[in-house]
Amino acid sequence: MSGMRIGEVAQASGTTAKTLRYYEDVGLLPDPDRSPAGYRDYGPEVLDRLHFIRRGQAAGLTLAQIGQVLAIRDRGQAPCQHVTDLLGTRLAVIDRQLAELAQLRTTIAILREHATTGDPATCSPEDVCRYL
Amino acid sequence: MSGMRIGEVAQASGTTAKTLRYYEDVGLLPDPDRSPAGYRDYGPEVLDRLHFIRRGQAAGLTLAQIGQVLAIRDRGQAPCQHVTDLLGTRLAVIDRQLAELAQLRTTIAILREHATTGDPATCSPEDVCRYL
DNA sequence: ATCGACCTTCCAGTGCACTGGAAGGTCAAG
DNA sequence: CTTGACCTTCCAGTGCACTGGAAGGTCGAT
Repeated sequence: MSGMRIGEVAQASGTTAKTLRYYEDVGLLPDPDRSPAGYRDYGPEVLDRLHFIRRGQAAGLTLAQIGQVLAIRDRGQAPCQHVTDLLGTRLAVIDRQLAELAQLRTTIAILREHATTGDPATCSPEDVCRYL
Repeated sequence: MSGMRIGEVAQASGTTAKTLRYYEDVGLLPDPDRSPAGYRDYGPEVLDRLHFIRRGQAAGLTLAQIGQVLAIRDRGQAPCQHVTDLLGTRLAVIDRQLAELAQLRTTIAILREHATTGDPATCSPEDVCRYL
């Protein structure tokens, strides 16, 4: 019983055939079975795996990090601790980015406020807009 | 009166001379004065600019985005309305990024919470560590 | 005078996550 | 039996933000 061809997997998972071959190259996907003609023949479990990869990416993990988690799982161990650590690190990074972005927002809002409240008449080329 | 050499700026700003030349190449830093021998001679304002760049990066902006904002800042002769529009656009983008980042943070926090509170005994490899 | 630390330019490479395209094989439909 | 969609491999390129290294110039100290 043959499974899915690469195009079907691509469509079902929302990626491309190119990407699937790439994932295989870099070890995120196991080498699939092949049809007699050499076509990749995927079992349904690949969709779970791709979903896992997508969730990891959505969480901002790199493919290398996702690969680590998958490798732990493939060795028959539960990667919970590893996942917890990775997510904790990501949280810290995101918190820092949030703080920086908020500060940047404030800075730009102030600049814009100045540009807005400046009397257009006094907004001479060399002057008012200068203090952006 | 000579200012800072590239190495001093690098040290003071926490980057490298390579990076400063790169920023100059891509237009984030203006061409600095040169000593008679051709050495870059930076005024103190470059540190402000580099700080701005670093903050923008920490907030997850690309150098291209940071460059846009800096270009607005540099265009003292730009009409106020134009400046306001551009800053408003950038504010909207930042607000969107802020919202996305906050959403991501929530998602990851929940994922991590699940991974943390999960009973390791029930976290079997077959589950693909369902937390992610 | 020469040493070593610094500077210059220019070109090339890195890592990530793909993406494009050539050259060719396979397969069901008309 | 040809057409066209799909598949294969392999090599090369993209965009971002640097980073490395060669080849050579400059400068202060010994």
